[in-house]
Parts: sequence; C-alpha cells; structure tokens
Amino acid sequence: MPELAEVEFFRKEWDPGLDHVVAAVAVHERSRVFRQCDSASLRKNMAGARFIASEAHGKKLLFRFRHERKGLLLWLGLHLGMTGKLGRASAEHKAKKHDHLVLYLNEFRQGGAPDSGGCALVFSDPRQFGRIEFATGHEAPPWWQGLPPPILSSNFTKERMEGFLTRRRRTSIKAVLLMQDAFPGLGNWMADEILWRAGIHPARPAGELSVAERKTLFRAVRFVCRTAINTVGRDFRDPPPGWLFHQRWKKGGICPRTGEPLRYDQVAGRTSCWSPARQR
DNA sequence: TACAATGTTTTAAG
DNA sequence: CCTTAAAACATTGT
Repeated sequence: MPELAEVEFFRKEWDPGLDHVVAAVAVHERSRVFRQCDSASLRKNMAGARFIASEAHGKKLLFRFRHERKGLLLWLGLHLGMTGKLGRASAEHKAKKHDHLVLYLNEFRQGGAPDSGGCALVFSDPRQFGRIEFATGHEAPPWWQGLPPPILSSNFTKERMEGFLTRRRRTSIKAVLLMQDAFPGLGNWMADEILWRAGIHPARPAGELSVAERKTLFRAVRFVCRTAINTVGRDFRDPPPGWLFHQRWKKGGICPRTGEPLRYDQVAGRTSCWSPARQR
C-alpha cells in the first residue's frame, strides 16, 4: 500500500503509544526486514525506553525513544515496502506469522489515564520488502541524514525539480517521478495520478517537457501530495471524486475527464495507467 | 497455473 | 561514467 499518504496514516497508528514505556519486544529474527538491522541490539536496548516522537519523510518513518535510566536516545527507522502496515493490538497480542516487530507498552508511569492498560505496537509485512533500521546515540543516524527536501516543503522548488528533470532527460517522466531522491514519497498510483492530471504521457522523456508542461507538472505534484495527505493520510478515506484513483484498479476503468477507456502499459517496469485522449 | 501486486536494490547490458 | 532493462527479494490473491 504505502506511498507518502498511506505512510503518514500508518505513522499515526502508533500515536496512542506516545509517552509509554516499552516493556517487552518480540521480533521475527530471521525475517528479511531485519537485513540492515542489528535485531539483537534492538531487542536489548528498546526494553525500558519511552516512545517520545515520530516523523515521516516520504516513505521513510522514524520513531524516537529515550531510555531515561541509560541516558540513551534510540532511533527506530521503518520502511513499509510494498505490503507493510503499522497497527495496534492488545497487550496480550501473540505475534502472528507476518508480525516481524511487536513493541509491548506499559501503561503510563506517572498518574496516567486509568484506561491506559498497555498495548502492543505491531509492524507487519507479508512480502518483507519493508525494512527496519535501528541506532542509538545523540546524533541522527546516517540513514536519517541528508534526505531530500519533502515535496510539500518550501525547499522543494520548481527550479530544483527542473534541474533533476534535466539531469534525467532521457529517462521516462514516470520513472523520474518514482525516484525517491527527488520526489520522496511518490509511488506508482500517485505518479499516475500526477501525470494524468498534468496531461503528460508516462513514457515521455523527462527532458522533453515544455515550459508549460513543467509548470503544470510541478503544480500537479504538489496538489496530489497535499490532497492525498489530507484524505488518505488523515484517516484512510478515499481521495476526492473525479480522481484517477477510483478507476485505475478496476477492469474496464474509464478516464474521469474524457469517459474513454483507460490504458495500461509497462513503463519503468511498473504497470502504468493513463488516458490516451488526455496524455501525450 | 501463471501472473500481478501502492517498492527498492543489485546486476547486466548497452 | 551514464542510462535502461531485468532480475531479485517473499508472499498472497486472482
């Protein structure tokens, strides 16, 4: 599922655990999601740490913990891959087959609400394309440094985008929109939504876009991200009516603007959905 | 059965 | 060095 809006939704799924302390950790040690992570260190250091904050950057998630007794800051990085999810479960939850990481939380320590009897934060991912990273220390770990400007930040400028399009001038615009070092958080459905809105064929070389097309594209990138964050990202509700989103996965989908059948082609190794009459 | 699935990385080839 | 395509990863659902 996860592109930036879904990632933002899943980030908030763990919010009820804020200010709680990790009582126990369960991991599926052998899972591929730990391929870049010292899971033994995670298990050892996370117990007793308080969940203090979280943030999302594109498709990357960071969960911050503080181990007060050890005077240690803990950095838990998650990537949801293709099928990753975050959720909550009861304090008695037994990790199921695809629950690769479960953090069991204590109730509030000092005079917390009486209802907070502890719960479990669960990271699950059937295909295991997701990734868990873990670090301790006062500095942000390397994998949380040097990230590109978020699409909805003021540092994400049209000039910056155009510079990237020029560097990748021979590559299809669809493939370029999927590059996380320039468009952090865009994925297959959002890229198609953007190109449909901008009236640009997904296979067009990035360097061939006219001045007007680049302007339209820039606005479409920001509009689709902003709107997706405010719908999918807020509570997983669908994007507004009239979006390609509602047509793209059904067989016999039609273009919301032209009423013509949508077409599906492999572009950049991904199934791309586009409207022949609108996008050239 | 065979193929596709909202992702990324590595390998191979041009 | 750069670009592009393909394969790989692991599992489920049609």
